[in-house]
Amino acid sequence: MDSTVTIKDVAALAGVSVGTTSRVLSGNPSTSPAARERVHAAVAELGYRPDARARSLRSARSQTVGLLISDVRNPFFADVAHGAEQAALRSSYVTLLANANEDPKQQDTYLESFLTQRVDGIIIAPQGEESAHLRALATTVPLVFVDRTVDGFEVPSVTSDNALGIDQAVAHLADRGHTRIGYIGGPRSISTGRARHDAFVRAVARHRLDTDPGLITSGDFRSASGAVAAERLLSGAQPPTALLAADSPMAVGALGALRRRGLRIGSDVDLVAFDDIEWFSELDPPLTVVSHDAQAMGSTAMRLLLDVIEGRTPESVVLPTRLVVRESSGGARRQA
Amino acid sequence: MDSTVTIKDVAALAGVSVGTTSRVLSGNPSTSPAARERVHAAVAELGYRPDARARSLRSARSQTVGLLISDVRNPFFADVAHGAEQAALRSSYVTLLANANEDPKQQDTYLESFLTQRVDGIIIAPQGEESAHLRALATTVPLVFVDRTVDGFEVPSVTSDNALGIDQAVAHLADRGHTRIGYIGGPRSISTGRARHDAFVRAVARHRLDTDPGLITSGDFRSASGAVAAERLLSGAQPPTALLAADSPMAVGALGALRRRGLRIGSDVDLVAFDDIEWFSELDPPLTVVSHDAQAMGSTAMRLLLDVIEGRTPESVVLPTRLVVRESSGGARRQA
DNA sequence: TTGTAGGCGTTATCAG
DNA sequence: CTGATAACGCCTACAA
Repeated sequence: MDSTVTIKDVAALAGVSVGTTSRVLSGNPSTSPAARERVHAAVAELGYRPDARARSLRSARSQTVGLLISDVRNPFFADVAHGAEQAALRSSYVTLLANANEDPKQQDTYLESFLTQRVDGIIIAPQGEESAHLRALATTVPLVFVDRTVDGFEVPSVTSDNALGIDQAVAHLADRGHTRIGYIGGPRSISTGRARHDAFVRAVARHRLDTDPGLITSGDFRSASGAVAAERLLSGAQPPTALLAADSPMAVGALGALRRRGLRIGSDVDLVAFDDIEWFSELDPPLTVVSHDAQAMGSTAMRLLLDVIEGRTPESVVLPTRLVVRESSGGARRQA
Repeated sequence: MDSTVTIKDVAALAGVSVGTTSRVLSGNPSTSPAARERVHAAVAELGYRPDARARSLRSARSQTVGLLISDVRNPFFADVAHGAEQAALRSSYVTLLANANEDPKQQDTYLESFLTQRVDGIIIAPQGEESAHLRALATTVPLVFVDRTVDGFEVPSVTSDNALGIDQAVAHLADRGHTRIGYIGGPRSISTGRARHDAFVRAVARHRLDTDPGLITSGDFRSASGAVAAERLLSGAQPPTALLAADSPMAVGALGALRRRGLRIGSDVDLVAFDDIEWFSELDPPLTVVSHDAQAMGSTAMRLLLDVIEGRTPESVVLPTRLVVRESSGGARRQA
């Protein structure tokens, strides 16, 4: 039940010194073909696996990066994680994926753990505002923000063009003749929550739509809160004719609320979601979305992080969004 | 940009030896209150964080477990991961989450990496059949299977009662008067694929339903394959009146195929999915599912793994399934 | 090209 | 209760 075959065993079996063995294994050119062959044979025979801990202890590089996302169960972040992980793998880094679960305390727990594991760098979709913890982190280890940012941090980030996305959605709904759009936003403590909210307010004004503050609600980026918010919007005296949800889980919640009220999506009420999720196109009706490429976001973040780790100072990246019109806001509207 | 404050610095500042410092830090009772206080003060002042690598190198325990799931983007596995992770945290273990992406090669890459990181144990939802790699693994490090198993391995596992679940679904559909049920199964190379398939065949026979082999298709547990399979089933000469999908992504694929054919779910064709996903109840119509508790599966697997790590020999666990009837198979059926 | 030896940060042993 | 000191497994000068 234990392997404990060390480099010494390999050296002994190969009949060379540990130094030579180490050199062969790390691809040091100063090795004879004969030595290489014998070492590799010994490695294979013993099933030797170098100890990453010892190696990184000695060489001060762990070839490990931490990825802290806010909610694994949100498909958007699952895609981000997937993209980041694949990119890391290509550069032979191992990704430690941790799930903050939209909880600042768990976020801190895992950051602590990353530090303790001496990861070479961290990608994080930060939870809250300015935290002393995060502040300290930024000066300790290479750091990159993904999807979200925190004000006042000089940290490279990969984000979506939130303003553009919201704009595309509002313009589209305005085109369809809506004047009362209900907005289901995220928390103001999260940068994407703020950016999307502010963009919505501006877009509504620009398109001269109804600025009734009762049309603006907010949730916590999770599905239950989307249902609650939609319910609130729809139960008003003068309900909106279209709903815009600031992320996909809340859109799903809204979906349920609409169905429970017997409202037909795409005719009674239009629905648009920020975030595209694979199965949104399989729904009935398929959902109109502001799409951004989650996997690209993840892989880009990883690229930036590796840049930082290697001493470069990469620029932040803002990824474009794209409006994908589907039937949830594409069919014939029913008369009010 | 580097912390590099070691236990020596702490010891120096506290005015005690590293030995004492180490004892204080690891909660060894043989320490004086005075020493404890000074050490803790020094730790706080220096912002010292023990080096997990060095610690585990010396103590032969990394307090780290590897969790290898087959597809992060499948919400079922995201839930499993979440459950496992939370359980680990409670026992102060760190979880390395890796994503095999339904690809045996990536599975091996990550297993290799786990071994190299000297994790204390591994939870895996295995991909393929008997692999030499896995075989070697089982004798090297504590191992637990989750969701899936591999034949011929004496490894504790946590699985669902697949036969029960399929039975519940088929019985329900038979009750509703269906005689031709189309089955969208998973690959035979995966244990759940086999178990659910075999259970389906048995259940169909037991309920004296149509055993037409053309009613049985299979995909790869991902959504695109579900759409293809549904399409094939529905385009036959005598299409089924109900569809049973062996996992949720494939059910989503089937959903899209049905919509594209203009078939109404729950009246034209009934649809039942194995796996419950939070938002399945928000769909229109809400989906009937064979539900099993993914989070419980994850946390149970972690419990078993920690048992193995601590030298116990836990029994495998089979979790029950539960049929949740919703409108996708709960409304009035349309006459054929 | 190869071997030897010191040290990365910790914990464990063994005297005091 | 505390302080030295020897490992843990590996890499990397330095010498040969």
